Amino acid sequence: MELPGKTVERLSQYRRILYDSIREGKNYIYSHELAKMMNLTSVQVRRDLMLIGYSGSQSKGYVIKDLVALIGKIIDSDQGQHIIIVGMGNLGRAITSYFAGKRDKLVIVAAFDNDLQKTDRIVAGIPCYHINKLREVVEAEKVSIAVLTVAPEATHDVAKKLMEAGVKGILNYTSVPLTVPPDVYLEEYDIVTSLEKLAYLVKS
Amino acid sequence: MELPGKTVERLSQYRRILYDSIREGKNYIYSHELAKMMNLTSVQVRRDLMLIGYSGSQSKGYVIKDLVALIGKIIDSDQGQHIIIVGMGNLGRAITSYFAGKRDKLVIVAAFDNDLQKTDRIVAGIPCYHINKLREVVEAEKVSIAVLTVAPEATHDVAKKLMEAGVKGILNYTSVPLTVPPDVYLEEYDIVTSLEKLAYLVKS
DNA sequence: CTTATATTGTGAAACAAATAGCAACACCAC
DNA sequence: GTGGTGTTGCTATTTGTTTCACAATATAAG
Ligand SMILES: NC(=O)c1ccc[n+]([C@@H]2O[C@H](COP(=O)([O-])OP(=O)(O)OC[C@H]3O[C@@H](n4cnc5c(N)ncnc54)[C@H](O)[C@@H]3O)[C@@H](O)[C@H]2O)c1
Ligand SMILES: NC(=O)c1ccc[n+]([C@@H]2O[C@H](COP(=O)([O-])OP(=O)(O)OC[C@H]3O[C@@H](n4cnc5c(N)ncnc54)[C@H](O)[C@@H]3O)[C@@H](O)[C@H]2O)c1
Repeated sequence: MELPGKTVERLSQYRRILYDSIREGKNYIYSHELAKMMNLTSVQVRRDLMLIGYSGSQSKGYVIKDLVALIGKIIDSDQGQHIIIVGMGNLGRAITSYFAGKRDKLVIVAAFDNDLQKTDRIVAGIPCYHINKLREVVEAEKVSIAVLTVAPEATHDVAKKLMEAGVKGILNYTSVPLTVPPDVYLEEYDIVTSLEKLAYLVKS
Repeated sequence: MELPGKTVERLSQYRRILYDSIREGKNYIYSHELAKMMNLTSVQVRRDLMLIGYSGSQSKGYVIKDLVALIGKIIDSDQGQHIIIVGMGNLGRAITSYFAGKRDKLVIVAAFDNDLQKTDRIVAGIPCYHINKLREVVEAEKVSIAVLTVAPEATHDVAKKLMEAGVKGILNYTSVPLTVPPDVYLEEYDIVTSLEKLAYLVKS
């Protein structure tokens, strides 16, 4: 099954919101309720759920627990996936402390830097190694995903090392665009671009 | 002129890359060169430039300085725009220290928090006020854009205050989806969603 | 001058995503 | 049970974006 990228993103967010609903004691939810919480239309919610083959009851809506379980089946790997943070500066540390313990199936197992002040210590609760131990740790810990938060000038070099070490997904937060071969997945996000887009919109 | 959102985002990135090229002493650039640096196709670059009405020379390509100036005319306001950071936690501080002095036309003028440890001091180079001074400062400094990095449970409440104070663009980094009226522009980004999307892609 | 080559600019086709429209169904009030 | 209401599930349509294909043009080499 080949899901549209946007649908996968929304599934991740549905799940987070559904966890909150479970915590509030809800068992069922209607498409329009979920839509409202996510600021989209009920049609879109239903279409996403149709794509993953989930059916609700016409009177009670969707069974939250079942839906959460199905989304988990689609997004999570059975054994979970291991993540590393590469570049333990301000942003790397913020992400690490935020993410720690948030998800069962996605675990930050290590961080890397080339600044000796930061290496061979626990930083933000995670062991931080020197970048030249990258390959070793990636192989030992079976790391599949890396978050790239190094200084911009190191981006290409470090990305190359990541791919050589066998990382299959890169989340690039540096301001430098990356190119990856087809067997590696890349997501990029740049805060300056978002701000400039807002500036353009607000201006008009 | 109504530009596609994706085009606006790329224009912001073209400009950043073009600044680097100017620094390296280049005066002209071809669509395929720019495309390669941004990891997209030359057709797409040309299409974007066509949309903003910029023409290059068939032999030398595009005049970098002119192109940068035109992108500036489209994205920037003449007087510039003022930005605030709301929620001076790990992420808010990382963004502030990163952004400081990066752009002429987009200036972070203040930060806000409700933690008395952080307020009425300079944090990461920016004055940090108590959240109850929000309206006052927004009006005095003519703030048009806010970056929202407060704790998740405060999101709706603070967003409401921002809009009441007259902010027209919100960049929401909390994990809580927001709804805004049509005269306010909203961009949202969530790191957990990106990681889960990567997890989905890598898994398959 | 003529030809080969490299480039830009753009209409049209293809693709991706969001939205509309509606049939089918379950439930409730009476 | 019958009619009204609110819901899901699905197909068709619309909208937005990217890619294809190629005409037009400038330059350089022969
Ligand atoms: N902080 C933000 O809000 C923000 C926003 C957008 C983009 N970025 C980008 O994210 C990246 C990190 O930003 P930051 O604010 O954390 O910067 P930072 O300077 O605080 O952190 C960069 C870290 O990378 C490490 N590093 C440098 N070269 C390295 C190498 N070769 N190998 C391993 N580690 C190396 C440095 O030692 C440092 O710890 C930058 O590329 C920046 O452009 C940051
Ligand atoms: N750090 C990350 O990488 C990351 C990633 C994704 C999302 N987020 C989201 O970004 C937000 C901030 O993350 P963080 O890691 O910086 O958390 P943090 O706890 O370090 O910072 C939150 C800040 O908001 C302030 N705050 C709380 N309530 C407030 C209120 N009513 N008014 C003003 N200020 C208030 C707190 O005093 C604190 O300084 C959170 O919503 C989090 O979910 C963070």
